[in-house]
Amino acid sequence: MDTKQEILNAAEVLFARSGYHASSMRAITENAGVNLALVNYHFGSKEALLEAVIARRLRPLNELRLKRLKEIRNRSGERNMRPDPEEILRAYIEPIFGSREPERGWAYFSNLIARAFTESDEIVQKILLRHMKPVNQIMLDMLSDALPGLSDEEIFWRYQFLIGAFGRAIRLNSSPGYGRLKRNFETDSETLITMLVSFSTGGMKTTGIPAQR
Amino acid sequence: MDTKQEILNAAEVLFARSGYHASSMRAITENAGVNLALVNYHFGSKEALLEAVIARRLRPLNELRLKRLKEIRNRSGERNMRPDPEEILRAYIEPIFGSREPERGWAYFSNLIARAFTESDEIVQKILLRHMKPVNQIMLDMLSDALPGLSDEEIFWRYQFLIGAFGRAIRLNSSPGYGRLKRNFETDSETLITMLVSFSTGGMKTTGIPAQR
DNA sequence: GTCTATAGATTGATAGAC
DNA sequence: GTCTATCAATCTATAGAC
Repeated sequence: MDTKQEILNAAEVLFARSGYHASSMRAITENAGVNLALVNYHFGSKEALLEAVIARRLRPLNELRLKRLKEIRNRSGERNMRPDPEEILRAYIEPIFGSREPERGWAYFSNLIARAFTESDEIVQKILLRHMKPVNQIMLDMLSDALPGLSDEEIFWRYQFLIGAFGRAIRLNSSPGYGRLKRNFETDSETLITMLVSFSTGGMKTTGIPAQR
Repeated sequence: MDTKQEILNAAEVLFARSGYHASSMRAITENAGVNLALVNYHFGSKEALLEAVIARRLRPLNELRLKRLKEIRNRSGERNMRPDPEEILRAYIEPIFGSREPERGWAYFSNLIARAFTESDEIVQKILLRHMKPVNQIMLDMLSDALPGLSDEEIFWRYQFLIGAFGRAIRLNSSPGYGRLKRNFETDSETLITMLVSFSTGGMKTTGIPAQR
């Protein structure tokens, strides 16, 4: 009972820090303080363990994000207005940075999530993308609604740009390995989210698409 | 003589597609059509091979980027004006998307570069960062010059956001593995660069930093 | 320079005792 | 549920013949 959680915790840390392939089951079980064979007993395989690590946190997280996005959509619908891009972006990204009560594992997990979009490892990419897709789709649709006058192609690419910015922000914020890059800025999550939303909103609202298309 | 290049080409493709750890020397040499032992004969080790793959293309690429950045700085200096953020961003990113004469390997290599900033694999990160640092530093300084009134902390984070957007754009543009995400947009590199620069400029120039700092 | 053969280490997974 | 012991596969790297 406790063993499963210990394995999940240790795997979360190592996957986030060193990646899926570089984290051996021996390293995971050693850090968890349990026997090597117990991973296969409890989860079946290393890949299934990764799936469990992701699902454990991503399920409740995505429920919250979906709830907030739908609230925005309903509210703007009632008033017959377009949704505010900044609100959409905040609802999408804020929950990822962690809950109000900062849990020990969140920093590691948010780092792991940031891989969802950048990681080229096929296994990690496949599993993470499967869990992220519903939220991403709704957010993309809402952005399209919030920013009239942009072609689907432009909406799509601007969405990708901000996903890239989001991912990088999460990584830098949560990964100790990136410490060298962070200089001495001790930016707290609140401020970082605000800057990120501000930057992204500025990019999304840009009208200066040159005419060369 | 030819063997070294064949190994470099094959390694470039596999590293970009599947990552460093997931690409075994057996797979690399098989794709290159050469004997397994020749990697160590010509390069010394797998890590040295990665270094060679990166250095081969990044050296001339960074020379070009530095040249363009310094031109912008000199030009604005002569006229006693601040450099244009959009020009800076374009000089930084455009060369990465490939030369005028599209070489076969560029698509793969640009994908590999995109890992420089997102990859958590320590080996890849270390080597790529070492090659990127000089250009990044100059670009960061120039952005700081071009955008007065922003604190160092804000400049730093906006810079990080656009690095994330850049990386994602490169990955999506060059990686066949991301094909599922790209829908049916056949966006050419010229258009993509324009959209990316436009988005990033909009984000960098944003003034709407709330007062809660 | 290129090859075969193999060393030596590490990997994910499992059989079987307790 | 947890353990030891081990299998079979894979990995990087190297020794030595040609």
